[in-house]
Amino acid sequence: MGNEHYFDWVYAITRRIPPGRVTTYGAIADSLALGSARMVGWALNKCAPFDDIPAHRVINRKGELSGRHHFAPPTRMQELLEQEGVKVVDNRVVDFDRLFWHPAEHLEDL
DNA sequence: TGTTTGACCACGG
DNA sequence: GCCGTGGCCAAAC
Repeated sequence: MGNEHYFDWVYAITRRIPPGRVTTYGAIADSLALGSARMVGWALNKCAPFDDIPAHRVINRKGELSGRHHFAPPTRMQELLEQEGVKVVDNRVVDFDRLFWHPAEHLEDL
């Protein structure tokens, strides 16, 4: 994968998130030590058409599914997570702290 | 070319 | 613990 685009790094990390785990926009931005959380969200928005990127595993720091409106239908994000065993109540991931996946610890795998 | 706007976050009051 | 604010940087207009 060409590293010309910042987006590619975001996609690469996002694809590494194991099923049943979640991470945040800010964590990805920090692990890349480049760009910002806003850009990560924006990059994922651009990747929406590519279904090989598990964007539903990326949520905001409060554990909320802030990006659900960019899925079709908006309930799709929650459905995908629950399919993987992640409980979602009121648009928020249950046990978010426990399910949190640290991108920085897996950068070497890229 | 300047302004506004994001699937955000840390910080200060 | 809830606001406002500033920073981040690329796109759209």
